[in-house]
Amino acid sequence: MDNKIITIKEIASRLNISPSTVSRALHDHKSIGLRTRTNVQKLAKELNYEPNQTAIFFQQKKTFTIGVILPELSEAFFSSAISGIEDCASKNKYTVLMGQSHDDAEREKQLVETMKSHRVDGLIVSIAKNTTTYEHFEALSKYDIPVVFFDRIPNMANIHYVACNMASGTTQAFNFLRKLGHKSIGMINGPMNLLASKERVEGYRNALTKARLKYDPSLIMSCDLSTESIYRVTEKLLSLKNKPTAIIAFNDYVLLDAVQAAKNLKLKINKDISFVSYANLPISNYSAYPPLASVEQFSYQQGQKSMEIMLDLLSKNKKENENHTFYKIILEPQLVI
Amino acid sequence: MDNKIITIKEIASRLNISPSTVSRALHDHKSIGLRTRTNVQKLAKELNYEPNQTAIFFQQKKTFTIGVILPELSEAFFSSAISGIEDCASKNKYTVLMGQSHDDAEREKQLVETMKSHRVDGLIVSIAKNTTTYEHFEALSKYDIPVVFFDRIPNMANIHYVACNMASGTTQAFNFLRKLGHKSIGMINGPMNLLASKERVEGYRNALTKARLKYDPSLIMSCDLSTESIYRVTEKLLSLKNKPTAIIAFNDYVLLDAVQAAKNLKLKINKDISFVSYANLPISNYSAYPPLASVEQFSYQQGQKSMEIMLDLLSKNKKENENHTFYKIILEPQLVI
DNA sequence: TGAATTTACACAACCGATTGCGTTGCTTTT
DNA sequence: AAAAGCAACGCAATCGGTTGTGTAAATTCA
Repeated sequence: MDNKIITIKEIASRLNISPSTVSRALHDHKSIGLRTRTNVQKLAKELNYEPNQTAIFFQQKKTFTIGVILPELSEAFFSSAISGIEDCASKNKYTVLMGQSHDDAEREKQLVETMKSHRVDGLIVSIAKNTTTYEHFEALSKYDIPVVFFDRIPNMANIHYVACNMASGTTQAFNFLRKLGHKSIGMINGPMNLLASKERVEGYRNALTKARLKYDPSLIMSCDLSTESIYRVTEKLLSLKNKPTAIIAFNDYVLLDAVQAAKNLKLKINKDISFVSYANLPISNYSAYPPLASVEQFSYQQGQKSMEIMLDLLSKNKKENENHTFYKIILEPQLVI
Repeated sequence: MDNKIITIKEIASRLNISPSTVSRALHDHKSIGLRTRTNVQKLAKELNYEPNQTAIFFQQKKTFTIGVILPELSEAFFSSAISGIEDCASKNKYTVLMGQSHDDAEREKQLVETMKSHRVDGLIVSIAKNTTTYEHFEALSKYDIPVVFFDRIPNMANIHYVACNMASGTTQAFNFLRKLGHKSIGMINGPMNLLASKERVEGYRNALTKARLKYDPSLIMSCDLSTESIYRVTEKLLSLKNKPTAIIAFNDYVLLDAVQAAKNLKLKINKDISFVSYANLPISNYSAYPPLASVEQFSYQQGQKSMEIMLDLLSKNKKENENHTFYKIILEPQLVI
């Protein structure tokens, strides 16, 4: 058994030439004669030579590895996004090093450290719910590690990011419901410290303005995404004087609980009360009371796009990246009925 | 700005000592005097020194990276499993390099190559549906890269693996239905080239034997997991002479389609026909017609356990691993009602 | 006090590949 | 025929750490 791992030196000594010649021969360097070149390549195949990537990583200061940090892999949105990232990465000979923050800012910080010490070439991040300081990300620029954010965008200047235009998606949802004849439309929103929540309100109000309708603030209620909170908010909405006949739910998880809450109130779904949601779940079509329509957020594409931006950033040299142009990609969501 | 990256040499020259001393001082080596040791450590903190892991990886031939290859990240089962893997890995200072085979054997092979060239310390794999040759895995032993399989286990001797005992789970499901009074119990099984399908049949027959019942082969039907195929099989089952009053579905995805097919036949769910399934989806409880019971497969735990085995393998040296003892961990599934 | 031991550090090789530069020997030019 | 050019390859440094061995000074022992 040729159990020994084959190195360039081994090939060199077998052919009585120098390692540098072997290296160049394997790279088809022009300064190497055809004879020795083919000899080297032939022997390399025979011995099943594989370059030691760790040595190359070290020498070239490049690992062809992209770090990905996101809150929860088991959430469909994120697993789909990382799927897009990985597909795009592997097509370009990059690999993905991944970590979950579990929505914990401290853990996120640690992960950034780990990724940095692993010398990833770049980082793609969807930040934790409670991340409020961003030094750990800023520090990366010192190491020339580009960062691309997606979906969960921090409140920082001069960053690259990919996100979905929730305002526009909400406007679409609102108009859709209006066309169906709904006059009073409620919204179960998420925590207001999320950009996505703010955008939803913005889209809601934009739609109102365009339709020259008055804004009733009591129709928009925030929840913390917990089941109890969703129940409470739903019941509150459905006991308003200006009772909504349709509700826009923050996402599909929220939708499921809201529907349940409505059913508890003896309301008939899609008759007394209709729902529209944002597509986080691939299987919401299977559920008992699917939403009338769903705002598709294209998680896979968001991941893919983030990776494409990353590749572009990596293909440029330092100076080009320092001219302070930043990618801000806004995907247009689509209302799926 | 101290933009320069701090190396051991830098620290050494600033203190007028040799790099080796710095290295040892940072590692609290006893042969270094207390004075210089504290000096070094203090300066290292000040300069914010961080060891270059790629250099260390190279030198130590260890990367603290585990490769994970699985079919589809967006399938809940796998995203949950990798979540378990990652959590366990990060607790032990390992990172996860991941890739999806998309159920393509060729791609899986490539991924193994990539992982190998990245010099992962170990590999955790759930194989693609159509993987039939295993040379790419066998080749890894030459490089002393341990492999642990989970859920989708190849038909190889002498491997480490973690899986769920589907036979036992099926027996549990069967007995549960029998106790409810069901006499004729059908099963929508998966493709028979999967071990998991075979085990389900085994569990089904075991239950029959114990109950001293006769085996009616027409009650077990395989499908290829496509929607059409599921519809076809369901309709066939429900038009049998010995018509089942309960059906065990291969998994929750299959269940959803089977329920739909039954409804199309104007059957009342949970009255004319009942279902039991295997838990792949966290949200099946939300669906319109949840199964009466579900065989929980503990995907997260399977991932976690795989990683634990990996850690154990890595903690041993070569010779210890060569004594040909192999982990075969069978998790007992649990019927959740 | 001289010898033996210990302390505290420096030197240098090494991991495996890449690359600038130098060195042969041969061919071409004028 | 001497100068210049070029083809083909070797030397040695380098990336940033780690580690075996060597060695001076300080300490202990007899």
